[in-house]
Amino acid sequence: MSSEDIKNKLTERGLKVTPQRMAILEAIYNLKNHPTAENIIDYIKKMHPNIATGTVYKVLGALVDNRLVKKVKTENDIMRYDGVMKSHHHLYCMESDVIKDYVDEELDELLQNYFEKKNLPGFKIEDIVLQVKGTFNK
Amino acid sequence: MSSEDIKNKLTERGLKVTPQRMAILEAIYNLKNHPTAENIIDYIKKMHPNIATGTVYKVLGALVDNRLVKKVKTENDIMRYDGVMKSHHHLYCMESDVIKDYVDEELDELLQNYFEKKNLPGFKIEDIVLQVKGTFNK
DNA sequence: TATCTAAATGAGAATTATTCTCTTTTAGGA
DNA sequence: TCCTAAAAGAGAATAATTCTCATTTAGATA
Ligand SMILES: [Mn+2]
Ligand SMILES: [Mn+2]
Ligand SMILES: [Zn+2]
Ligand SMILES: [Zn+2]
Repeated sequence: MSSEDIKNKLTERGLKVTPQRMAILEAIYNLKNHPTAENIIDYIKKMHPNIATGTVYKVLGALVDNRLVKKVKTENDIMRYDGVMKSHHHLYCMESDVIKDYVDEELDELLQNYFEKKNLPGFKIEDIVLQVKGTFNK
Repeated sequence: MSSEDIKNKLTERGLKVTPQRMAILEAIYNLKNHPTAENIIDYIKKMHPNIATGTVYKVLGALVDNRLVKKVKTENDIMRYDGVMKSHHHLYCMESDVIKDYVDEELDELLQNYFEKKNLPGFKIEDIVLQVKGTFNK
């Protein structure tokens, strides 16, 4: 993803283009694997040593609100972020803190068909994310 | 679930039976809907006003370690707990903080069959939990 | 291009969920 | 009943995140 692409993403959503926002989006795309705010801050500080922690959190909030980034649910109180916006699933490693993306359109279709028939009374489904818990074999 | 049942659960896992542990497990079973530590503390304080916050967190940790309780993943940094130990799924309401259990053995079988054929190379699956995001219609 | 201003950032304090430390109490086996 | 390792209580400490407010800046406008 080029600088120009990142800039366009911000503009499309009506967000002002600032060096901080550019750097944070770029960090998320480059770091991959669902970085924490701290991961992002460490990464950015190399090129952009004066960024304020509060700014990173505020920008992350704005990016989430504007659907440029997603929060990833975890089992502790450290939030993680995801730059992959198309609906996809996650493999959670129980032995490390690795969360790997899992894209499977065949599965998505299977699930969609399943829930079209069996519609849950009283609940309107927007999105389904599988948390696949296990271990990566070494 | 009777007091005696709760006591037995603790004993089976080799945990000492204390009033605090009894109260915390009972709170989780009675509150349902995936309470936070704070929900549990508020509930317990009615009958047990002197319980220490740190004790509640320590007990919750022990219950999780001993598989009497599960953590529930959420999108913010407040942990929630689940007394339903059999594998099941969750409906996340996007408009409130309600997380409802979703039990569906037909679906579980479907998923199990699916992943028996398509085994993910390099990953050993232990458990699959669907996060179904949507809204409860009013 | 220069000006203007609402919005964004920086710095650091505040908040808050959770963990830690240390003393006292207690469950449960001997 | 005694004994002791484990658990609980009190409160301080930690750490992720949020807040406040002074300063800067993006980008619309003239
Ligand atoms: Mn927090
Ligand atoms: Mn925290
Ligand atoms: Zn992802
Ligand atoms: Zn549940």
